[in-house]
Amino acid sequence: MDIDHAARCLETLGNPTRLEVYRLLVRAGPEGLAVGEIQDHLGVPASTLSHHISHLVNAGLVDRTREGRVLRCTPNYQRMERLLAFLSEECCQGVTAPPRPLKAG
Amino acid sequence: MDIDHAARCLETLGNPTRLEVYRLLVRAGPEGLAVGEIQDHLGVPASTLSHHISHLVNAGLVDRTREGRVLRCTPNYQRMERLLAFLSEECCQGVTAPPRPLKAG
DNA sequence: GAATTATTTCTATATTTCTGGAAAAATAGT
DNA sequence: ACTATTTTTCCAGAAATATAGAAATAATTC
Repeated sequence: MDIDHAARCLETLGNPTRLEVYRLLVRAGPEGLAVGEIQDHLGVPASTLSHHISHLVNAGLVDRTREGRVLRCTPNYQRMERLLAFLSEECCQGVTAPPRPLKAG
Repeated sequence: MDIDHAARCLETLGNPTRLEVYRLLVRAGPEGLAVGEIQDHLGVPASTLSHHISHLVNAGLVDRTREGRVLRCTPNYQRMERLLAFLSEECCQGVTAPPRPLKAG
């Protein structure tokens, strides 16, 4: 994951509604939730919710598959793990990779 | 860290310029960097950069202290760690951060 | 205390994002 | 084909964000 993709994921999760959607999906377990179920939980109008979900899908953080009339959403754990790995490696005190000395001389 | 504060931190880091600033500060080491040094590295106009840094400071992700004429910026690791803890605990599968194999290197 | 340096704040504009109603699309059942 | 259900797409207005020049503020030096 490069810095631009990380920024895109962070920006996506930076919206309170979207972060709640994502957390809800994680809590829902492996089967995830249908869009309508998310709507029932959060009480957001359908079109607004759809936009937010699309945003999450575009960032790769959520997968959305059709099951009959219903669209089921599941969190993409791998993407989230890679995002956390990026932040740990690049944006934390030398946990793993020691930070390259910058402008050293 | 509650979900709203997490969203605020994520939104702050979701801007490419701000994420670069933050990463730059982490890489710079414990002393951090002066605003002017960040400007030299990123080539962003002063007022624009100032706004972004203020945003990071307001979110608690960066500390900014005056040293004479210079304002020195340092990353707030604790805040970042708490953000990562929130994401691991609330937005990941039961497991927290998976042990990264570091590419067998 | 004027000049210099470093940075912020003011101000304005451009752009993006958010929001949600209405219409459309996809699916299923009758 | 018609109807109901589910969700998206279209559209538009409102709100927020990004950008950056100019003026102002803070600290140092001469």
